[in-house]
Amino acid sequence: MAQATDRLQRYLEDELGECRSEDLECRLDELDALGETFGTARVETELDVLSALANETRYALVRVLVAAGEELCVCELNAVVDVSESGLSHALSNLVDAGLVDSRKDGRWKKYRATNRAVALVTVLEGSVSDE
Amino acid sequence: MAQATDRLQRYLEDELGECRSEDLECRLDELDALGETFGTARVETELDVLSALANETRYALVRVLVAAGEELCVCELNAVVDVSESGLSHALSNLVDAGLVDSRKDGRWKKYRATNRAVALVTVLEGSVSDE
DNA sequence: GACTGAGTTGAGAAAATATTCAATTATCTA
DNA sequence: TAGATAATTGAATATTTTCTCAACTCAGTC
Repeated sequence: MAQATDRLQRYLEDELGECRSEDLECRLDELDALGETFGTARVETELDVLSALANETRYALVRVLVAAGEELCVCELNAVVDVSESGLSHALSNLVDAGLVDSRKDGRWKKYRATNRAVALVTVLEGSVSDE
Repeated sequence: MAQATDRLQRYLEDELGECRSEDLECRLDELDALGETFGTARVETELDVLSALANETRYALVRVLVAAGEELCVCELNAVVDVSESGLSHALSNLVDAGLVDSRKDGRWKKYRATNRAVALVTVLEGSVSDE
């Protein structure tokens, strides 16, 4: 750790021409401020959302539900992904927790639908990847 | 697999009142079409981007770089995350591969900057999580 | 040209995640 | 209410991912 701030001090010397210990303190504070929001509940949630999406099975489900634009039954989703019934159920539960899909029970069938959050993310991601 | 389409057939019977084998075929085709883009290079890339972001260390780096709005030196980023120098290097390399940061060598220092893709994704993600 | 410091790379251990099997709940129907 | 079907849950295994250590490259300096 001391090593690390030594290096930062040398860097600031290089950049500023000189580096008093208060310059170092100041930069460390600035860097701290940049990472400030990290560790908050909101950022935790953001990471949960990303983790939920970052999986082939779950991303396939989200994309299909977004493309469908309507609710689909578990038995329909089964035809879309290549996991066991149980695996599908785990995946959907994961997506519900992340607020990426909603579920509704209809008799003995259960239906899932993409949330606005899922639509927004898939849309931006597609846009961001297409222009490159 | 045959089990799965049996269930789908029963579901369609429930929904439509009846289900001839051509109705089943038709629904299977529709579902196939919804998942069609999956497996393409673009979707692969989207998954790579998500995987890169879905990690505490890497997401912290991206957020800091986006918040900074300018390039930061590795030795500065070291003060932000809690991994070894080597771990930081691996994380940054991962982010470069995913097109989330750019790097530039400046003498013996190396500087990283968030890409537009990173800015877009962090922005939407923050928006999507804040309104809930 | 050897030395020091900045950063990267590859390999292996450690930690986290995904998937399946078996058991279970809940709903419909006979 | 007994049986059959839709879907979920928990636990165990299998696979991925993350992180660190040690060795290395590259740039500047003595």
